[in-house]
Amino acid sequence: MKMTNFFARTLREDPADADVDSHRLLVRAGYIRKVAAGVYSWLPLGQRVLRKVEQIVRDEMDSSGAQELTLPITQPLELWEKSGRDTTYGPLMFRLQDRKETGFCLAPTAEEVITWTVANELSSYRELPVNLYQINWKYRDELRPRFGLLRAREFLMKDAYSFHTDVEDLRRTYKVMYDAYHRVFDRCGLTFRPVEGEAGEIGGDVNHEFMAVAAVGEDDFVWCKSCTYAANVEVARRTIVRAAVDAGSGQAQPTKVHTPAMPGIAAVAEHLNMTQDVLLKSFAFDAGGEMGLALVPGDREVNEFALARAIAPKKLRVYDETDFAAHPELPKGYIGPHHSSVKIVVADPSIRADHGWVTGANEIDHHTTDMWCDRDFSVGVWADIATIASGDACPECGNALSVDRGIEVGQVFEIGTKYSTALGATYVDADGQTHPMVMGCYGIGISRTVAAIIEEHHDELGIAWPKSVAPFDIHLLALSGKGAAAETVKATADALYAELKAAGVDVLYDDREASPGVKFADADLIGIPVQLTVGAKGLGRGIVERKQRATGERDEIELADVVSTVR
RNA sequence: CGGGAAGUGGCGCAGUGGUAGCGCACCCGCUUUGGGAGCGGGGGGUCGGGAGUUCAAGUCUCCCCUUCCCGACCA
Repeated sequence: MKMTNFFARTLREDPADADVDSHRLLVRAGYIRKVAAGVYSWLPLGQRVLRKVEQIVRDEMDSSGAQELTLPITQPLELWEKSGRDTTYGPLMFRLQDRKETGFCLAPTAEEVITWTVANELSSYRELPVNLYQINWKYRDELRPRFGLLRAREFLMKDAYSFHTDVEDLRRTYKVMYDAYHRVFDRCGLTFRPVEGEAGEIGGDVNHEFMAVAAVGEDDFVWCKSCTYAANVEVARRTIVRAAVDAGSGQAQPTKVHTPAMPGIAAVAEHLNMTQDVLLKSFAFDAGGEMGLALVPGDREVNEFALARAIAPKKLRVYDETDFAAHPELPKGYIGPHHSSVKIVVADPSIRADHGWVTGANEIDHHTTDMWCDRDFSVGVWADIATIASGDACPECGNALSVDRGIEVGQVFEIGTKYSTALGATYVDADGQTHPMVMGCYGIGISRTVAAIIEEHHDELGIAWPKSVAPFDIHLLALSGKGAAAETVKATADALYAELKAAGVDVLYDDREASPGVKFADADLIGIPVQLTVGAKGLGRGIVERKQRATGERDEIELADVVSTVR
């Protein structure tokens, strides 16, 4: 492709509304343009990268036995009413009506449609398992789209759905998909970790999230430096190393101390000259109408996902200002676990420790020291509800855990029978009995992956694509100028371009009448892996210069050997 | 939805009540050509929208819309 004909314009300055590197560079280098918040046009450069990633995914899906199809983006709300997700997804769905006022939505995902489709086509155990996928646009009206392609409202997703007679069979496909995902993200050049994840709105039990390691990621995950344990912080566990000691009567008795205007952990710890981890944080919540307290050490936060699981099926609602106003007997900032109104006490196992705790005294401006678990307050539910910190002990091997940030680029779920039951996807077994199909689902954010790749592969000059996903293989720069050699340089570059194309090499040819500096800067910004420079300087010696974008490494190639060398 | 910031030419910005500007980009000419060239000329803007105040509004007031950042929420 000649740049004089190519629909692409680079920007000399960073766009004002792009903060993260991937967004900034995609716009500056001419890959995408914003049309609305979280909605983008993919210009030809971007389209090429999108197709590359898409093709890697398609390749791995096909070779894993999945079959591609295309499901509608416009979906009848009726199907969503059957699964109950029209209400649970709520305003996250873009909704519309046809002229007869029938309700539709733009697909945020496709469990309902695929399950309905399979229900109508298959009915025997002989026809299972089956694994179907599509690569199609998804729509979610996020409260806050941000970070360019990383959280868009319109995004390209590969979604696969498998149907089985039983969980054992599902597990086999799950593993096949899990392995395929490793290959996909390896081929995309990403540093990633599969971690245990929360099921979210899709439902189901077992699931893994594939996290591309990146500082701008929106998810924290923990991973063990010594073994394979890795999990989203929402579901992460740890081993408590502190030994429990029975308080008995030999330990100091609770003592009320005056802590004026110190509702915070930090201030109290400083006032009493203690470390924050010996203070007890009492976190008030409502569990289906009953007042509850969650207890974690003062240097930790409450993992609300874990707390919600611990009190299930009761519904968790964290206390807000309205609740505290309605319960004046609960002095915010001075709450202790021995409060008479509290019906449910959930504590992290680390609370059963070898020391007494400093807790709120349930009285404004007062705390109590030497509060021993089981002696001075009791716990109803033990659960891992404290957030994990770097250095905590791995639940599998006991060695140190690390907490990092990641971009969730893929997820694999075991769904079970939620949708097959709701939408009538059943099969008849060998004995003539009817059962709901057991389902799995597997997603990859294609457009998000494009952004994640840039987050990992860029420098101060621009993007540095891995070869596998680059929009072109070679960026050919002709530095013809208007000197004595101008005609020769131009003719040589033209000929080289034609030869490379004929040899099947995807070339972006900078044939513009621009100064060398402009061409070099644009080439580095756009980020094609190999730059070939044809100039009077090198041509005088019969060579073409080659630069590897990612490493900056340069070498020279004899003009006659260019095609055979770079092919 | 709470908190903060911002909407002026394609992009980045200046402009506190009185003739809409600058840099880049774009077009023409000449010069230049190995890391974002120089000079000269030129085109392009309902100043986010609507109401209002005023002799006069990009600028002041009110309402609305949009965008970005933090939070809540979420693949």
